[in-house]
Amino acid sequence: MPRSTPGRRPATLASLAAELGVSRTTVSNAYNRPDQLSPELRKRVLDTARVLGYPGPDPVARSLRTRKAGAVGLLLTENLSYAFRDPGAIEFLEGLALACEDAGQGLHLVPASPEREDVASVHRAGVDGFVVYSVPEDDPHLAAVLERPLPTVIADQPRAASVDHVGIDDHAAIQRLARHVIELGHKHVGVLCMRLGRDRNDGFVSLARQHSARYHVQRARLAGLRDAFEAAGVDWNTVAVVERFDHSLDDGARAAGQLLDRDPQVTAILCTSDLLALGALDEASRRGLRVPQDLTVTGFDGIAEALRTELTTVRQPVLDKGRTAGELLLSTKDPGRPRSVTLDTELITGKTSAGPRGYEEPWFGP
Amino acid sequence: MPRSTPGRRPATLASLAAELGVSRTTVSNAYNRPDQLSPELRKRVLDTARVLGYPGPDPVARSLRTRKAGAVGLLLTENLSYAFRDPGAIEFLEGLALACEDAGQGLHLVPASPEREDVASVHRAGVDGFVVYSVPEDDPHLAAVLERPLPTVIADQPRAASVDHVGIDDHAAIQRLARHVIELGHKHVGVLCMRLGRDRNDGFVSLARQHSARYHVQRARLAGLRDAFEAAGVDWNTVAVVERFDHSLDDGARAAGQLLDRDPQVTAILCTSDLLALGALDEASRRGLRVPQDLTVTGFDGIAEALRTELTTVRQPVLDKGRTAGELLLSTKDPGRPRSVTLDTELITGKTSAGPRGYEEPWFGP
DNA sequence: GCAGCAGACCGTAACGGTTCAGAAGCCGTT
DNA sequence: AACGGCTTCTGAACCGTTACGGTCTGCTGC
Repeated sequence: MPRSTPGRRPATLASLAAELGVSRTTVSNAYNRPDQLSPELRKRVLDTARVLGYPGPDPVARSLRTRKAGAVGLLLTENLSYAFRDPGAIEFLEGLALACEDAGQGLHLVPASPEREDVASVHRAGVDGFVVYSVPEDDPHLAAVLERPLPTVIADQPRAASVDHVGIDDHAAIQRLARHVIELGHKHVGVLCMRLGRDRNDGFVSLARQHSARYHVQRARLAGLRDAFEAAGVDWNTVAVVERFDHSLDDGARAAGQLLDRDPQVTAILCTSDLLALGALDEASRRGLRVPQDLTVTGFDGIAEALRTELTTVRQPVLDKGRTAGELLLSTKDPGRPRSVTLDTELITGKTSAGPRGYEEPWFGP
Repeated sequence: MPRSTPGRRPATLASLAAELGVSRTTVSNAYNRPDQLSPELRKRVLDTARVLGYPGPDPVARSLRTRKAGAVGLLLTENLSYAFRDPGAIEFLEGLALACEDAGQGLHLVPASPEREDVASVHRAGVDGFVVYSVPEDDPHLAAVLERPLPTVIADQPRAASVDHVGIDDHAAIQRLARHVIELGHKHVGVLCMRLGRDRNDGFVSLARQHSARYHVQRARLAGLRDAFEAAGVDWNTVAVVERFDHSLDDGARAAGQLLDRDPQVTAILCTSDLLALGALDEASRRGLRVPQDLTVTGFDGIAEALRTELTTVRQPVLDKGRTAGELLLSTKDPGRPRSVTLDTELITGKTSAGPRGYEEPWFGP
């Protein structure tokens, strides 16, 4: 570990050049363009560098000059560590990391806790572009990202004009799921959804709040459910929607409990995420409700745990989404018109959905 | 989104200063030291910046001057996306992310796939320090990190002199677990371990390979097992050790199968990770072996899934490890003697360990 | 004997900021 | 009138590198 000689200023390209009696250009070339100088001189440069403890060109100075940071910024606007709690976020991260890796780019996670609205971290990030994942439309960090003159890709939400976008058709996907539930015969249902705004509201959601939700994805999914059920003759005003700020199994369970307490006759609980649905399953079993005989539960996302549980849900290609976001960003050349990629989803009919009590198909045993 | 006026060069601090007829210093102060200029002038600066589309001081140029990048580098030396597959790695990342967030620092994931030995990504990373997580001792990326004149913290492995370190006492921890298994009466055991070097070797491991393992953690755990069993009169030469390059449930299952095929009489399988142990459980059930009656299985790490399964294992505070690594790094001031933090572990006696067939404690029913 | 050319190396000008030691102006004090 | 102190703003140095457009040397070919 040849750290620079203590007591002396650390070596720079210039000091190394001076020591060698060559120009800075030559030293630079020794590192970056071996073909631009003779092998002998190059070896002499590199050897002397070792002796002097010169660690090679400073990355920051190089970035300034070349206008390339070699890294992609990721904005999540949650406690940064949230990214590592949520299965969907992890998979997205993985996809994005794959894309970055392929391109030899680093992935710079920007600290952006929702509490202290410290936008400085966005300003301070030395990156070549941003990926924004699932932030509310009125997020100040998002605004800060958009102010920077860098290519940006937004995943999921919010849909902003003039910025590249990758996501799914949430409205259509959940509508398909809703129709499946409707066809099973369910008329009296309840809904569990994720946070609709930056303010905490753990409880029932008014129609107004549904409409003014700051998260496009949640808004679209609720609207999809509403459209499907109203088309089936269900008055959406009568459908209880319970919101949870935090996204965890326990919160799903608690939300389901809240719903079942107020509206015990529901025969199906539709959740806008798998995690909430898995929590609802826990709560159901705690109450002695059999799924799907006594209660139908559906999710959204298709996380591994949900597929293992055979939850009825919508699978979306989260990994692809992350990778596509990265590829989109890294392939940005000229600022043409913003691109938008919509990925496919798949309805997964698992074992947590069936007709409501009294509506079962007749049983013709062997 | 006031991007800079097209057709003109993007605004800089200098051009903004010229436009305003003030010095660059003043513009800089407007952003960084509001108390250094009159509120009116500051407002004028900021307003004009908005009009001109000046996005604020360039982060890279600032970093060059201040010699602070505002980010911590993380070296994993796996496909970058590996970090998001392994539960332990995720938890470590979460802890590290928490520490970074508290300090307002970004987290820069360095792409370092083991295949292409492209050390450039390490040289190119504009960061204030590195955290190195679980890489082999002979990794070229590690060497590249150590060559950079930056504070560095190594987590788990390798133990390198002169660099800060955080980890656990793997040797002692697994020894305690081994003694638990020994006390249950097991004499005929097998071992599953993770990769021992950068070369793939999916199969049985020679003693020589055990000794020359390039992963300190695995080497220490194997040594701990060896010492415990030899102390109990078991000849370590007779103990089959199966290695797996990839770290997944399936690989654990396959490794267990390989072990059971060759050595069907083993009464216990000790694994150096929970993931391998969980895989072994799968394989046992596939073979109709009841755990723990027919087979004892133990793990190491204490990941959530293992605790849920009530696996007998060693719990280590992975999240704390990540956080400690970050705190250590970010608190580095002067390069005193290298610090080393050893975290506590806990033996968890789950439901996957019991005495071997014929050695059960006598049963005195109620 | 000289034009032409390739290879090897170099000088200068950015890149976009921050910082520090003052200067200018203004006010109140002695 | 001289002085000190305060606020506000400035000039110049510096951070470490790479891009650009050269120059210089020596050799080939005729």
